[in-house]
Amino acid sequence: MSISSRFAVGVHILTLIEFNKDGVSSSEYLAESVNTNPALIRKIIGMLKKADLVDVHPGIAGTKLARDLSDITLLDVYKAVNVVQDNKLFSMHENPNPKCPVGRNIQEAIMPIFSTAQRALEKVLGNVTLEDIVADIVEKEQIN
Amino acid sequence: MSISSRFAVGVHILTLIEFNKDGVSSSEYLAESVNTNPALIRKIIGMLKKADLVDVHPGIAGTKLARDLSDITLLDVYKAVNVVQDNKLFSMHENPNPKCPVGRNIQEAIMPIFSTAQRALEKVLGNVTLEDIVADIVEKEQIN
DNA sequence: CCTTATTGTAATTATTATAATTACAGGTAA
DNA sequence: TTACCTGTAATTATAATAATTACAATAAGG
Repeated sequence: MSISSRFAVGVHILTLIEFNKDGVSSSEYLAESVNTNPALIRKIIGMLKKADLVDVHPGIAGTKLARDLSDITLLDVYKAVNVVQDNKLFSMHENPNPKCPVGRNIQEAIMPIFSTAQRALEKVLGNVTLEDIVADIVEKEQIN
Repeated sequence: MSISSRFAVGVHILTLIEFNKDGVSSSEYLAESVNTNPALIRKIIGMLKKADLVDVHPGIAGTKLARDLSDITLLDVYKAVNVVQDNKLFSMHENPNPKCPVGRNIQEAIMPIFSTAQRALEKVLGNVTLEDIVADIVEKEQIN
C-alpha cells in the first residue's frame, strides 16, 4: 500500500500559503485548491502546527508559515504529518517460529536493511525545500 | 501506512528454502516457520514463481530456488510480491483545483521528488542479495 | 487404476488505515 | 452580541491486508 496523501496535501498547503502570503489562507480557501473539505485541512494544519511549521490561532482566520521557505524541507513535512513512523515503512510478519534457525533470526537480519532503505528515501526528502517547490511552480507558470 | 509483510515473508520463504535445500519445502513446512497458514504461503510462492525466482509444480511437494542465491536481490523479491507499484509508493491527492496556480502545478512539481525517493529506497534493496541474508543468519547462529 | 498428498486459487471474514463528511464547542474580532 | 473561524470528535464509505476455509486440478506410489 502507499504512503498517505496527507504528505502531498501538506506540501500543497504550505506552498499555497506562500503563494497567498498577502492574503488570508483560511481552511476553506486551502480546501478549495486541494479539492477536499476544510475539516481535513484543519487536521493537517494542526499537525503542521505541532511541528512548528505554521502559525495558526483559534478564532483567527488564516495560517502563516512559521519559518522561512528555505528552512522547511519535505522531510520536515513528512515527519510532521506522521505518514510513516521510524522503522515502520516496511512491515514484518510478527512471531516467526523460534524453533527454526531462519524463523528466529530473520527479523534481525532484515531489519537493518529496511532501516537503511527507509533512511535513503527520507534523505532525498531532506534535500528538497519548499523554496525549491515554489520556484519550480513559478517557473512552470511562466512557461505556460 | 506501511509496505505489506508479503515482502518480508517472501524473503523468509526463500531463505528457508535455501536452509532446507536437501529437504522438501512444502507450503505447510514453510508456513510453520513463518507462523501463518499454508494458503498465504502458496499465494506468495505463486508470485515468486511468476518472477522466475522459484520452481514449483502442482501436485509435487516442495519448492526450489530457480537461481543462485547470489543472483537474487531483495529488490527482485520486492518486485515479485508486488507490494509497491512504480511511482506509487507515495499517494497524491487527485483533482487539485486547476484554477489555482498551485493546484494546477503541484502534482508535476512533487512527482519527480517522490520518484527519486522511491528509487533511492529500491536501490538499497537491489544491493542486498539472498546470499547476504543467509550468510548473516548463519553467522548469528554460530555466535549463539 | 485408485488412493493420498500437494499445489493453485477462489471466496469469506476480521482488521486496519484512509479519506470524506457532519457537527459542534471554543475562541476572536467587529 | 453577532458572525466567522479554528479545533476536534464522531460517523461513514472505501480499500488493502491478512487469516482462514474450501475445493478443483495435478502427480506420485502402491
